[in-house]
Amino acid sequence: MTAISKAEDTRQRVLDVAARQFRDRGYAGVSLRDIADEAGLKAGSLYYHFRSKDEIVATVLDIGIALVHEAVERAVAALPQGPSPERLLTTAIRQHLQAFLAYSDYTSANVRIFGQLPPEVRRANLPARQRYEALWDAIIDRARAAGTVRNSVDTATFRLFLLGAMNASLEWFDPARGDVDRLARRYADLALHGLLGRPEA
Amino acid sequence: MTAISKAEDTRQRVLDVAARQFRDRGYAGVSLRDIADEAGLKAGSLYYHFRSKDEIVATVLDIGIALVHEAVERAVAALPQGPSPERLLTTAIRQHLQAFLAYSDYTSANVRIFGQLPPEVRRANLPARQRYEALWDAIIDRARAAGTVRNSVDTATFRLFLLGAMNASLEWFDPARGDVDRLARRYADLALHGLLGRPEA
DNA sequence: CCTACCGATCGGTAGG
DNA sequence: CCTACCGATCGGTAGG
Repeated sequence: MTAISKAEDTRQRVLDVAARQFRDRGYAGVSLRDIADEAGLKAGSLYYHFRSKDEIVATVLDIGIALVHEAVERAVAALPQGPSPERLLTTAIRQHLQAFLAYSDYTSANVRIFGQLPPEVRRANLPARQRYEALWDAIIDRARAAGTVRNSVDTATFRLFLLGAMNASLEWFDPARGDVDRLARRYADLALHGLLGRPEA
Repeated sequence: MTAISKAEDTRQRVLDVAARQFRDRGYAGVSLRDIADEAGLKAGSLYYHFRSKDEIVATVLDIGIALVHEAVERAVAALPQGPSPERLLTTAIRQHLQAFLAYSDYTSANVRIFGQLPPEVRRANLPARQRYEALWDAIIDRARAAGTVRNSVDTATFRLFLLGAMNASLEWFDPARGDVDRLARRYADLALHGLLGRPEA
């Protein structure tokens, strides 16, 4: 049984509220009074839990990456030895989409506002971003090592293409109405075989 | 010779400055004083050219879509009759990326801040967005009609996948250092044939 | 297109 | 965790 202190509980509630508000109105569009109101405390009291607005947003950004990183890493590690490139990449794509959409307040806050943050705050989130990119590069290179991958496109370009396509789904896909697993199968099919399948020559 | 009035010139300069600032700091992160300072006039004077902050941002959003729409539509119309699906889609992809990256202040302002705008402002930009999506759906369906397209993924899903991947390039691709045409060839190759090429069965 | 200003709101702090 | 407040800044307007 985990003992959850009142302060911990409040802190989590503040972060949940902050993530959703930052996603919806941007970094500068959310005041500490907005967050405090919805989280049920007074604006000045936020400083009992956080040192500044920047610390709140930095925490939201890191959580958004960490949840997805862990989900993808765990699912890939649980695969039987020597998976086909298809199986490996399809698993990673499904896990990324499932986690991304499940924690969409945090993940889409990250995707949406990262580019418009003060440089110091952006810098604080960079290591987590780079570790996640490295995880994907390792997965792609592992698929490549199986030998059936066409070699025309380098790892970084494929990773940027694929993560860009997946992250954009935050802007239109509603997990409450759509089937995440079906979306994952379609996106994996497109990433692996494209619209046409076999190249012309 | 086009006569450009002083007021028109100032208006254009204000929009250029506003687009870049909105892209970098978000909608609420940019004050009218910030824009006026960099455009070389006083904050109150902006109201000689625009009725409100919302009118400025709405104009920036519409320009971002219109420039890309026209470029893609024109290039596709200029194609010889009966182009192959490869040629048709590769042309559209190249034009989208070239225009998107050439006008990146406007286009990335649009991509980045759309989701965090007040609902009225978002609504004003919706028709332009939907017309552009319809243009892409028509292009994809035309490629499909040639008969060599696999039918496993529907038009809307492919369009969302592809536009998501392309638009994300705004966050990392620097046209001053990279080769847009090479990026376009790689993205077209991935969209058409995927990482593996031929499907397994 | 500028000057001078309005009421409202901002992030943050002192003191409890 | 609250009350009460600080100086700074916000979008917008009147009058020129």
